[in-house]
Amino acid sequence: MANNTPQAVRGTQDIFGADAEAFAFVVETFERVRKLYRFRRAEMPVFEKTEVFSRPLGETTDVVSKEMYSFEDRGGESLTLRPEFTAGIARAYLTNGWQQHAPLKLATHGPLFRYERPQKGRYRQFHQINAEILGAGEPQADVELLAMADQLLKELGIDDGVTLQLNTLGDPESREAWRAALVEYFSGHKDALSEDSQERLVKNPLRILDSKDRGDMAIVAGAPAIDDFLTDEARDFFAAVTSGLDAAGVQYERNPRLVRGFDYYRHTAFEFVTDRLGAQGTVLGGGRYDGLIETLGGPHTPSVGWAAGIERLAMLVGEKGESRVEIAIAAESRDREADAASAVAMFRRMGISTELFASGSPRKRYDKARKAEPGVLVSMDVRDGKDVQNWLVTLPEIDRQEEAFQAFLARWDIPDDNSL
RNA sequence: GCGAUCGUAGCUCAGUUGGUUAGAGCGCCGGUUUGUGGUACCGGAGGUCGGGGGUUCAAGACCCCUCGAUCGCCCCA
Repeated sequence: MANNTPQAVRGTQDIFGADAEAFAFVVETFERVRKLYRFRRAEMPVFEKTEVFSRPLGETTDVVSKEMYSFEDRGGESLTLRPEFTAGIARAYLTNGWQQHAPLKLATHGPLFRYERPQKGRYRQFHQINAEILGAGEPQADVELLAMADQLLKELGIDDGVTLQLNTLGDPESREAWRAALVEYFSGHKDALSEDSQERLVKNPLRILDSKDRGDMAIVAGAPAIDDFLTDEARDFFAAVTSGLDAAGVQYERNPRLVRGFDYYRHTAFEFVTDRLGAQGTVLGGGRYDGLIETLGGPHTPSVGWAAGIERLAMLVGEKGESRVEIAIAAESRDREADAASAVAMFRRMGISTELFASGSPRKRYDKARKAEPGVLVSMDVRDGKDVQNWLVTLPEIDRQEEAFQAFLARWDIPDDNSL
């Protein structure tokens, strides 16, 4: 049957029914909250010149060479399907002169692409909601962004079991000093480290801190903490962020081992995590990326942002049923199909959601309509050569029930003993 | 890129230590009850058992390869 049908590409998904409703609920809630915080909408292209994404990443070979969906267009130019929002936003900020709007609060959402092996909560085409504040160097920006994320999760009803983990990576001096201390420390324990972490020691030493290897975790417990390497300025910045969160009533947990892999990150780093999503515990993550825009040839532009996977949020949101049909109309006789269609059109024009049941065996249409669990079930039939209709209200009653009933009565008779 | 588990009708699954024309429930389609009715009855469509090769008198069941799915590792912007 399906042996001649092309299959969907690995890691892509078709979302439908309850899952699609949960997905839409996440997006709608995000849109509402983003307006509350006065973030402006922006839409960026789904693909960019490859360097938009590769330049900020520097020489992180794995990510650039293995994780990006890159291809050449007909002109021989290397293009890449966006693996994240931030770089594209930064590019748009520069090429459109959005500096004039700084500090600029932007929100967007849509599909992203990463060439990964799919697993729970990870897809090759996935979707994120995203919020950024560009051109804002004050800790207050971090606080506002986090407060927004916090409120979003609450309004999604998933704050229970999700905790905000917060850390600072300091300014470049702090970060470099910490990094050097970590390399020294881990080098001293090199033989005890897992194979993976021995590689990380060379490629990305900070990442040893979130190793999943039990042996590594024991060593990590004794590793130097960032706090001992913060400059006064970096310490003050972080203190301003935490006191701002306290003032805003945002709960958080300090995680001194939370890190970011790329050099453009500065100061605040955060993740909202849960243990309910298998290996993918991060529900929403972000941080301050003061160094990013310079890598794209722009002026120093301190900025903060976060992103969250819509699929992951949707999994936590739980079942979201499709909305109830307000009116279902069953044409129980073929001779009443035109009437039923006309009634359906009338209700829909009134702004009432209506479904028509006029296909298949006429005898079974009533049962089908009944199974749709409508607020009002209208039957249209022919008995003893006469047109007959019935109006059945189920509980809870729909809004504007009486109005709909009167509109129907104006065109079709309903005997007293059959009405309501 | 690596590993584990899995792959039978649209969906959820059953198919004994390999043995004759591959099943059920739900759904779908048609019909019956001349019916105010969601739950009853009858019938029907739909599967080359993911694909290819092999072992065997015989394979949905065993072996190999391949494709796909799920979960995990690596990576995580």
